[in-house]
Amino acid sequence: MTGDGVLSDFVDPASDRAVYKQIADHLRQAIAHGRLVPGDQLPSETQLMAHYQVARMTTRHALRLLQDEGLISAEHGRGVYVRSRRPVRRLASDRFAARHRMDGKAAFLAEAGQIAADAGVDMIRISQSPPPASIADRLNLSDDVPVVIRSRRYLLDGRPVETAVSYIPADIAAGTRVAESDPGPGGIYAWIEEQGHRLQRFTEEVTARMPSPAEVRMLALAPGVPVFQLVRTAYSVEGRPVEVCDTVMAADAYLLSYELPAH
Amino acid sequence: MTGDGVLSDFVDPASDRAVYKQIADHLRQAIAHGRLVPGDQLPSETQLMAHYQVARMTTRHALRLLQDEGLISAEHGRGVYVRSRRPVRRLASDRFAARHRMDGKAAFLAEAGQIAADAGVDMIRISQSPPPASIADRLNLSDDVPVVIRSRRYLLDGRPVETAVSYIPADIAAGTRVAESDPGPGGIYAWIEEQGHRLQRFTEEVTARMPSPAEVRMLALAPGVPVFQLVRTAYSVEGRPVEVCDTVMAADAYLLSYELPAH
DNA sequence: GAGTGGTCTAGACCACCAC
DNA sequence: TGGTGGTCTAGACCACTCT
Repeated sequence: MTGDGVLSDFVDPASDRAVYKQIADHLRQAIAHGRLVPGDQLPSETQLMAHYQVARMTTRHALRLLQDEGLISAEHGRGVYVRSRRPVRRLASDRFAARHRMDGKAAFLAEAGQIAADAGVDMIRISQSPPPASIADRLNLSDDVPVVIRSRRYLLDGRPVETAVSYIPADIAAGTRVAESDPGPGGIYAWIEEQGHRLQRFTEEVTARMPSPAEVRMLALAPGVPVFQLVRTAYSVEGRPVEVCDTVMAADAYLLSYELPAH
Repeated sequence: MTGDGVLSDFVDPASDRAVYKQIADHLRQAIAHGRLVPGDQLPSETQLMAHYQVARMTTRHALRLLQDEGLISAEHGRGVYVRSRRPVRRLASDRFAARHRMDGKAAFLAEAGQIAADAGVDMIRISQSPPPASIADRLNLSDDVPVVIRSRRYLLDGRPVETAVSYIPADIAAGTRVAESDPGPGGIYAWIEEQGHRLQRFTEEVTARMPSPAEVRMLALAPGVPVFQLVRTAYSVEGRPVEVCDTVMAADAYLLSYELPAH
């Protein structure tokens, strides 16, 4: 339904609060109170203009505000809709535990199989060149030493949700499978261990920010959706960093879950 | 400096790409390439109008785009400036390790002391009422059982960076100090342990999203800055959840760091 | 074709800041 | 006082979607 009793109030043009903010407040409350639920269509700009007796730019300004908050999404030619908070993909901190490498699946596919029918990888690209300085730091390498770079994109139910770029020192990648699209059962980590490098631990550094235009394209992000940037470093039992993985994830698709000891 | 050689290019009104997006692209590149560095003032709207021969709303639209990406911030009456990516506060996953509870400081203050001269807490409020359903779930309680609720806000160098709300079952809070502003040396966890509840582990669930208007106020957030929401549950050695802490953090001020075993 | 959102113009007045 | 960004108007034309 498109706003029957949704727009009960009117705005006060004399108020200190800008008119477009008042309109946004009304709509935000309608969503918060459940008068508008995910999937519902909001009143059209024309209807909002008529109801609030304002110019079109004022209604657009209000809608833009809600879009930036991630509450609604505008669809050209169709209307403006309340965003559905899609079920998130839960990333548990034990997802790289060795037991998950045993069953022949890479971490993403193993987890994804539990919640989505269709999970996949595309845009796999493999190259060899010196890494960015921040990555070289983490690998304890000088940034003029070439490393193997594997980048790819992960899909869930056909929707892109994550891009990942792995950096692997050349001597560790010296086998063969890294140059292939499919590193084989168990993913990169299983493959690295098969080469005789026992993994001991990972560190993950998590930040959140708004996406660049390129990331918006790659992840098909709606306005108002931030991204997680997660940089994971894998260490061998000798304490040597053997891989750095730089991933960018659509934040509306993920919940990161960590387990911390108290001792 | 306000844009000497910054605006070398012109826009193509016949292009498929909207004019305001082209202007945003130019400015974004100027920032990416270091022609504009954090703190620099962008050309004013008037200058942009003259340079690109467009209406004011078009320049504003372009600037709004960059603001939503978190790249710039507009200051009323002063100008538009490139945002400085402030040094982040690093949250290590061992910040709740027992050794940190021994030295008489709560986790936030203990960590903050290492990177900031001035760290503090304000807006402390303590009440007792039934928790939200999602919290009751995590505490294994029915949501009509009252719990002790401690909410507060953390400041770094005078700037608010985090709000936190702790929910503690009434029988565990049955001591005295929880009702006071200061839970005492070591913070809430030290206090809970002094009551005889040994802590074993924590779980942290991390999501990221755009802030609500209330959160924008509480954290003095600039446009284009997302928030982390981190819900931490503390478990005693008996496996009982003894506290849930729901925190919202300015994402531009934090880097979350976790350590994961590979076994 | 009718209705929707997307872009853009050319003005206006206001609030804030620095000089 | 002059320049800055913030709000708002009243139009215009376009692109997309659905029927």
